[in-house]
Amino acid sequence: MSVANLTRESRSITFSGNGILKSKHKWESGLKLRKNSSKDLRRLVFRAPCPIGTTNRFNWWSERSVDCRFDGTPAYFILEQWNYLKIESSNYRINYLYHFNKVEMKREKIADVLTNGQVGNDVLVKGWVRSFRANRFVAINDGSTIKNIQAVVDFENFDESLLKRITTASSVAVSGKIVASQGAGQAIEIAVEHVEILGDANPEEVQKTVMQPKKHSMEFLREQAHLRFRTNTFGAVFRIRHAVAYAIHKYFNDEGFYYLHTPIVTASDAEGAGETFNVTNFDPANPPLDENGAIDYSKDFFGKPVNLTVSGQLEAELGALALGQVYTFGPTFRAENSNTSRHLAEFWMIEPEVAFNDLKDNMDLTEMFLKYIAKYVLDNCSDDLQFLHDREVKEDAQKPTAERNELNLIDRLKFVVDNEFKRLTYTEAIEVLKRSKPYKKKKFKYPVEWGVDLSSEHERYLVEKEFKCPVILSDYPAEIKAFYMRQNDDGKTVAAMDVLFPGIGEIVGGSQREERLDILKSKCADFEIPEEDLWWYLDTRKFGTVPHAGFGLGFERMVMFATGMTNIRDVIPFPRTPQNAEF
RNA sequence: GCUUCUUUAGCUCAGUUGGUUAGAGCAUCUGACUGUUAAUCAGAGGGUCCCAGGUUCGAGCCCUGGAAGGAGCGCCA
Repeated sequence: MSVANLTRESRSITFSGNGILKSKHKWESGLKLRKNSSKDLRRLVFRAPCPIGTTNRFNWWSERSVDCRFDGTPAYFILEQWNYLKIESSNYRINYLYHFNKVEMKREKIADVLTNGQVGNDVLVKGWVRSFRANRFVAINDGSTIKNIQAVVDFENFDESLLKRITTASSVAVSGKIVASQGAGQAIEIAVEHVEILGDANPEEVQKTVMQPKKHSMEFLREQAHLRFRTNTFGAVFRIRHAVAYAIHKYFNDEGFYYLHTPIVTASDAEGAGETFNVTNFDPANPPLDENGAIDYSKDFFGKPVNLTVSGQLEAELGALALGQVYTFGPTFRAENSNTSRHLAEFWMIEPEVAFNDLKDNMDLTEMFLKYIAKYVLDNCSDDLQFLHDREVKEDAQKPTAERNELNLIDRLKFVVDNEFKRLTYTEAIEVLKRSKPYKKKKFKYPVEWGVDLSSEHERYLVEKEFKCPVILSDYPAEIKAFYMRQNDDGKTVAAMDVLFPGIGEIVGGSQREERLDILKSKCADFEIPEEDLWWYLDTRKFGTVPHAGFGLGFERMVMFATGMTNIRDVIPFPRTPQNAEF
C-alpha cells in the first residue's frame, strides 16, 4: 500500500510531550510527521481496541510499534486498522492525518495467494461465495483458479446480520491473515478479520439457478449459459478454451506465421463450404425491386448480395502468396440446419496457409501443431484438466463398460502428444474397411465403395476400432472434395487430407491447393463456379504461382478434445444453433 | 432435414393393469450443533404432472394433434 492511496485530511495537530491521540475516525490509518524540535522521535506506538470487523467490544488491546528516525524529510506511516496513536516522545507536530473508510489493501488473486501466500501475511481477496459451511467456513472463488480459498470466520466475533448475508453466489471482500489450515482439504486458509458484502444473493432465487450447490444436467446448465461460468466445470472449460487459443497464437508466432484478419462480411460463397447467412440492410417486408420484380441488391449497402464468411481460406491464400506463411483465427458462420453435438452455426476456425508446402508438409504441420496444443494444455492447465478428468472418470464409472472411454482425458491428450498419427490414403482406407468385420457382417448402414464419401460410422471404425489413434486420411476422389484442391497425377484424386480424432470425428480438413491456372479454371467449370466471381483468386495463379497448402481447424472441436466435453455447445460461451440465439 | 428417446417440486428422478390426499434425494426456509470441506440432526414450505383436445364414472398413466429438449444420422470444421 502506498501513501498515495490515502485521502489527505487537512488538519494539523501539535504534540507536546508524550500523549495519546484519539482519532475521531474509526479507521484512521496514516499520518505524516515532521520533526518540530531537535529531539529525535524514537518510536511510535499504535494501539487498537479490537480488530476491525469484530463487534465493538473494548475488552482487549493490541499494540504495534514502529521505530523511526528523521533526517528532516517528512515520513509516512501506515496505521491501518489502528485508531489510537500514542507518541513516546515530545514536541512533534503531526502535519497531516490521512484516513480512509476501509482497509485499502491491494486485492490479490486467489490463484496467487494459494501458490505464493506466506503464513502470517495479511491478504485481501474478493470473489464469489461457493459455499458457507458450519457458519464458519466460506469457500471463495474469483475465477483465477478452479480452487477455492477457505476463509474462516470466528462467528462468535462477527455480527450475525452480516454473516446471514454470506450466502451461496454472493460476492464478498475478505481480509485477514494467512494461516496454516487445521482441516485436511487445504494447506492454507484466511483467518478473517474483516468481511464486506459486495453483492447479495437471495437464496430463494439462487436455488432456481445453476449456482445452487448440487450436480446439474448439461441441458439445464446450457439454459443458463449466463450463469454457468460460476460452476467448476465451465470455469475449467473456459480457462482451457483460453489456453488453447493462446497456444495457437503462440505456436504460429514462434514458427514465423503472420496472423491475418480476413473479412467477416464477404461476397464470396464460391467455395461451397455450406449455406450462408445473408447480410442486408433492406427492410425484409419491403425491399427495393428491379424492373423484373427481383430484389435489387445494387441499392443495398455493399451494392451486391453479401453474406457472413464460411471460411477465410481463399483470402488467407492471397496473404500466404506474399507473406509466406499466415493463419486466420476468427468466427465462421454456416447456416446449415445441422442438429448434432459437433456443429454450430457460429464457430471459430483456424486456417493456416503456407506457400511452398506440399501435402506432406501440410500433414507434418498439422500433426506438430495439434501435438503442441495438447502439450500446452497438459503443461499449463493441470488443475482444470485434473478436475475434468476426475469428472469424466466418475461419470464413466456409472456407465456400462462398453460406453466408457478406453483412455481418460489426460491419457488421451498424452496419447496425442506421444504417438504418431496414422497416415493412409482414402484408397487404402476403403480397403481396410472392406476387410473389416462390420463390413463382412454387413453392419455398416452406408455403402463402402471407392468414390463415396466416408460417413461417420466408417470414420469412427477407423479411428476408434482399427487404429485407435488419430488418423490422417489423404488423397480423396476429386468429386467429393472442393474445387481448389490440387489434382493428383492419377487424375482421379486430389491432394486433400482430413484429420480424424477419436470421439470428435473430423477435426481438421486441409489440402494442397491447385496452383496451376489452367487446371484451376477447368475445375471452376466442372463445379459451375463463374470465373468472374473469383478473378482475384485466379490472379495469384497468374503472377508467380507456387505450390501451397493449408488446413482448417475447428476451434471448438479442439476445445472439446482438450476438455473431454461431449457436446460442442458446452465449449463456447453462447452457442448459436438452429432455433437458438439466446443471450 | 430424417430417425429415435424424453418432458412430473428449484434440480435429478420414481410413480404398478387407469382408482382415495402424486412421492424420494438434493436444494431452500426454521431450529439445534459447530474445524467443516457432498457436514450432521429435527421440522416446514414447495406441483398448470409440457400445451390443446378426446375416451372414461374416474387420466400423471390410454388416444389425436402440437411444442420444447437430448442422442444418432446427413451436411461439415
